[in-house]
Parts: sequence; C-alpha cells; structure tokens
Amino acid sequence: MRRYERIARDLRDAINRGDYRPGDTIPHEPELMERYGASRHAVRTAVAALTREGLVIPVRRRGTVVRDRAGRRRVRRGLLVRRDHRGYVMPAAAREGEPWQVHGRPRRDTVPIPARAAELLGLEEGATALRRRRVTSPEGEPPFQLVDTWIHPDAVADAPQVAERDTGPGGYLDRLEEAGHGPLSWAEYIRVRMPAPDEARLLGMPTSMPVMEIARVGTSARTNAPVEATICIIPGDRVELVTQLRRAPSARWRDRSAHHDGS
Amino acid sequence: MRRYERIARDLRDAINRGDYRPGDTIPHEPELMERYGASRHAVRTAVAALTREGLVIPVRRRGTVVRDRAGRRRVRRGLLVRRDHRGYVMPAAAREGEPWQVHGRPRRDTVPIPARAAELLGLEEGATALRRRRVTSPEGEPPFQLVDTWIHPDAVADAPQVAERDTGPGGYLDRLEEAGHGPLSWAEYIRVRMPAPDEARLLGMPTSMPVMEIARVGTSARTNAPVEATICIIPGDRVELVTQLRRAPSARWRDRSAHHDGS
DNA sequence: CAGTGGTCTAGACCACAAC
DNA sequence: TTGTGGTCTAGACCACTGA
Repeated sequence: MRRYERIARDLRDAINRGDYRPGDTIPHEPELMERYGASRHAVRTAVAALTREGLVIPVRRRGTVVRDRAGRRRVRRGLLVRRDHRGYVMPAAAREGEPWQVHGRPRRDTVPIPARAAELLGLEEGATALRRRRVTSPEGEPPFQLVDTWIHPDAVADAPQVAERDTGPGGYLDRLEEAGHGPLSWAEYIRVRMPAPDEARLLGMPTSMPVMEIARVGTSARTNAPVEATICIIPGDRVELVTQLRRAPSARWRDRSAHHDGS
Repeated sequence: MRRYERIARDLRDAINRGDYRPGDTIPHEPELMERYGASRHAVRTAVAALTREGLVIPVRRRGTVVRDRAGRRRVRRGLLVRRDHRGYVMPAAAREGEPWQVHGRPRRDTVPIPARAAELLGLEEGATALRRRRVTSPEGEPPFQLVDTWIHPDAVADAPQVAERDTGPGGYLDRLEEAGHGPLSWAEYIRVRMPAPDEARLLGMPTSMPVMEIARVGTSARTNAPVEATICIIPGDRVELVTQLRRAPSARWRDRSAHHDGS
C-alpha cells in the first residue's frame, strides 16, 4: 500500500466513523506531514483522493472541510415540462409540493455568452446576453443545482420585461409566449463534463468531481428558432436520472405456452 | 501565463492545426523538458491538461498518442426498449439499420459482483455472478460504449442457456422470459462518475475524463425482482442525450388574444 | 494572516506494457 | 528495452481568501 493510500485510508475511515463530522476540518497539511513522516506532495495526493471522492472540500483559510454529502436524488425523467403555480418551470428534481430554497442571491447579469449557451441559442460566441443565475436545493440541503437561464437578445427586444427584476405573473416564459413566441416547445440535452472552477465553487463541490449538465432549449412557435436556454448543472454524486421503460411493439414476448417458434 | 499552460497551449495548437494527427505521438517528456527548459513535473502537468481534455491518451511504450475524437453522438432518449431482428436489445445510441462493431472479443465470466451491479440486482457485494462484457461502437469509430450484462444467479438457474456461449434465438432475454420471468419490465438509471482504470483502458479514454453510466434493470413479471442488469459506460465527450419535451397540461399557455387574465 | 491552492525545480525509484 | 505512469523527497515562491 502506497504511502498516500495509507494516509487517505486512515482519513476516510475516520470520516466514515464520524471522528470528523460534516463541517469539521481534517488535520492540516503540516500535521499530516509530521504524523506520517511524509512529504507535502504525498499528503496532498492523499487529500486530493478524498476530494475526488467528494468526502472533503478545501476551504481557504479554514482548512480541508468534511463535506455534507446529502446523498443522491432520484430525478424521475418524463417527457413533460412542468410549471409551478407561479408559472415557472419546476426543477426536474422537485417532488410535487416539496419546498426548495435558493442559496445566496439570484443574479441577473448581461455577460459575454459562453460557448455552450451560444451554441444552444444559435449565437456568436463572445456576444453578450442576459443571464439569470441561481443556486437551489431542496430545503435544508446543501446546493443541489446551479441554474443559468439565457434569453436570446432578440427575444429580450420582443419582451423587455424578461430583463426586469420582476418578470410579472407567470415569469419570463409567459412574457415570451405573450410576445408572439408561444406556444414554446422544448428539447432537453444531457451531457457529462467536469465543472468550471466557478461552477464548482458555487455548488460547494470539488473541481475533480464530474457534473451532469441538463440543458433545456425553448423554441419559438413563430420564428422556429431558440429564444431561451436553461442550463442546469448538478454535482455528479447528487443525482440519478430514473426512467421507466416500455416495451417497444417490435420487442416481442413469446411465452412458453405460445410455442409456435415463428422465425 | 504559467509555464505548463504555455506548453499545453503549444501542443494543443499543434494538434488542432493537424501537425500531429490521430494516432501520432507528441514529443516525449525528455524532449519537451529540454525544449522548454522545464522540469518533468511541469511537462507532465501540461500533458495531463491535454489528457483531461481528451486530446491525447498515454499509451505505454509508444508515448502520448493523439486521440481519435469521433465527436459526440446524440442519443435520442425515448421510453422504449428496442430489440433488433435477433431479439437483442439495441444500443440506445444506434440508429435504425446502422452497422455496429465489437472491439476485442466479448467476454463471458463469472466474477465477484461489484457494488453497483450488486445494488441493482439486490445481491450481496462480493458474491459471484455471470457477466457478459463487450465494447462496441458504430462501424469504423473508436470504442463508444462498454456494456456489462449481469444475470442474477437465480435466473441463471431457471434458464441455464443464458450462461452458454450461444444463448439461442432471441438471445438471453428470450430465455429469461420463456423461463417464466416474462414479460420483463425495465427501468433505466443514469449517473455521472469517473471511470475505473479498467473501464478507461477498454474505452481508450483517460481516467480523468468522466463517463455516463446508463444502467437498465430487467424485472421478472413472476417474482417482481430484478433478474438482469445491463450497465453501459460511455466516455463523457462522446455522448449527449436528447429528449423532445412535451408541455404538461398544467403548463398553460395564454396567448395575447385570450387576455382574460384568470389567476 | 494562516492555510489552503497552485506552480515549480531537481532529483529518485519502481511498475507496466508494448514494441 | 523504452517511455510512459505513478510515487516520493525536500525544498521554493506566490496567490487567494475568509476568519
């Protein structure tokens, strides 16, 4: 067993035993170096392993903190866009009636549009667009998802209220639909990738843990072009998509009583 | 710009320019150390960055090889289990009639069941079970998916032919259904994680790139318990799940002509 | 301002796997 | 046998940032 493996194992066991609880810090680097007679590199390699596993997260000035692992949420995937009583699209992970909270304060900025959002909206990379950004989770849990909503500049021109702080009853989607783009239709794109540093920071997750990216693009019924894109980033250890499958008509089932053996 | 960033940028540009083509090796470590006057650590950090991006993959003895990036496949997700003319479940990524190939030779082993498969089949971890393992891709492309099929030991007892090399017409699923478990019903579970070293090796991908894990569990109509689980691992840069969404009945659309503003 | 993160040097040894 | 991967030592300096 390698030295860093031994250090990592000891720390992992201690965390799993509860010697260190969520929010506690594990011993800092100089102490681990002394305790194991190891170089800083070896200690850092050990802690990096725990970080990749999502057990701990380094926090500047405080030390390496044991992460609150809230467990995996099963996200039931259907084919429906659900909207809550205010008209906002419900998080796919939300159970009916379940209270959700916002972490920090939601942002509303006009920023240079990154490659992925530009691709989804059919824009040039580097142009600026309106972004709404918020971090949410089920009530009482650590951050679950980072949600960015991008609105196409043309659509903002059609429905200026979508750029306001208060988008009015039913939210920005109703404004877009009223402005001649309704009824919107949506497609969903799911990818796997590593988080950008700012995404990881906002989600309280290590950059070495992958995320699931769920992008939903709303297309105008009038122009048949994308008008809004919502990109949802979820830490990989927090989510599992679940779907009940049906048997396709071609997926025959022959039971043993019906034994005519047709090719 | 950090030294390793500069090295990484130069190599990235050279690869994108086509100076190094898929299958070529980039200059090896001693040469890069000399060319940039950098330590091995700095050079390795630079190459590690390219590896994370999926541009290159280290191959023992050959060097660091430029990866054949076959691009992302859009996997249209529906709710149906499709089976081909032989009765086998079709890869979700397969287009109708598209030829697929197998990489290496399919394996059929009785091995200790890992945690994930045990969980899906409701077995104790460490017990042994029958695994069929194969790596497939669309014809002519590098490995796309690693598919492991696990069959519950009880189900093997019910339908011994599923453990044979030739599982007969319609494949193992027909054998299970004939043995009294039909019609099977399936659920699908999608997760995000980092690959195990052997998974990464079989898929020709770096261990620092995430994978999408798509698990399909078949449940017996008779016992109402899982009888088979198929776990499909796909490199994160090769796949995108796509779903067309429908509007839920509650997701009202009010057009501007119908302006009665009902709360 | 302490304790991380990140970068960097200049060495070392062993394992592994493909050519 | 060669060129990786991986591990390790023993240093160094700077940046960041939250208590």
